[in-house]
Amino acid sequence: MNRLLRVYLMDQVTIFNDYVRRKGLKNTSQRLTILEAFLGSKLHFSTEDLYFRLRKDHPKIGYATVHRTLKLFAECGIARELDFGDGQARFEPLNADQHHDHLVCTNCGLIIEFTEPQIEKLQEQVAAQYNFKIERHRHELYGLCSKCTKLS
Amino acid sequence: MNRLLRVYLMDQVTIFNDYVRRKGLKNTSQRLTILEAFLGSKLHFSTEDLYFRLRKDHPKIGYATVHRTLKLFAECGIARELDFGDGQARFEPLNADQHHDHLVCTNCGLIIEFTEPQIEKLQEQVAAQYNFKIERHRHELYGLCSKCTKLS
DNA sequence: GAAGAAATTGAAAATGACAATCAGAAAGCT
DNA sequence: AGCTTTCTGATTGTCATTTTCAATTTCTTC
Repeated sequence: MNRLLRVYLMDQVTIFNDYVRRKGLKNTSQRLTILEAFLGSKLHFSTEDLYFRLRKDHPKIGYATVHRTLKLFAECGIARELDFGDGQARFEPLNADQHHDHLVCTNCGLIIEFTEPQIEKLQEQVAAQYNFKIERHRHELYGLCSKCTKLS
Repeated sequence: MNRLLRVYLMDQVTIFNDYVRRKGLKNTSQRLTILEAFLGSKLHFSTEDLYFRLRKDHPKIGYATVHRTLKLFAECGIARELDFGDGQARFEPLNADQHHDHLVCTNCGLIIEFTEPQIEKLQEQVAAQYNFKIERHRHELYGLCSKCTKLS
């Protein structure tokens, strides 16, 4: 693990620990296990994905606990909950300084991340017009990826 | 009803009728009733909303029929299906020439529509970078409306 | 380090939106 | 009108998610 990654991970862990302390919650071995697996995850996984991945090494951890813990991560800001309209909630590790949105291929399920600061800026302008205070947003482009465009 | 509105409604009805004919479906009194109620709707209603509204004058129309018919409207392009993450699908009448996205107040539920051609354009540019072909998109800004900002 | 209060866990059951089923009714072609 | 196909609506099924609750674990306080 390189230094940058270590710092990045420490941040997430610290945020979580602070949140747990502040809310009077408890630090359990399950939460630590799930946190580690979460931080080591590919992006855009569902509760089920993580649950089955954990089952290999930690067969005692229940689905409900994984689910509750992911919700907790979202609450304390280290996870973002995604919904690509396929009836399954997805999550991704989140760090404050880089925001991105998604392109979703409706044929093969490929997910591409994109960043476009100008769009973010225009969003803010739109919100300002209505005296609206943005807390979060969702911006997803659905369609065909380059591979699937060729095939069809 | 003014002339413009009449023309607009006629368009929606015509699109639906053409779709029904093309697909070998049938024109039933229930579908007509639901279509009328749909076109006369405020925006962003759920299946349940429309079902209960219809029940007053048409107590025989079942929930499943309302649900299937709204899906049909979405299929033929006169409705857009929305999902604001509250676990209920919503619908709005749609006409081809004006696209809009939404601001959603997480406190009072207020929904504001907005149009920002520049964002649409930037979206297209992003997609082009990845040789991605956009079929549809979802862009929602969640936060506090001006009223709720003052109260909190 | 033990005791007690409070939170957590995990299996199971509940919930809730949506989708599927199916027998009877209606539509629309000939 | 007769016949085939689709539609309707009450009910049931499905599936992700949420809740329940008794047993367990954590963490503070002595």
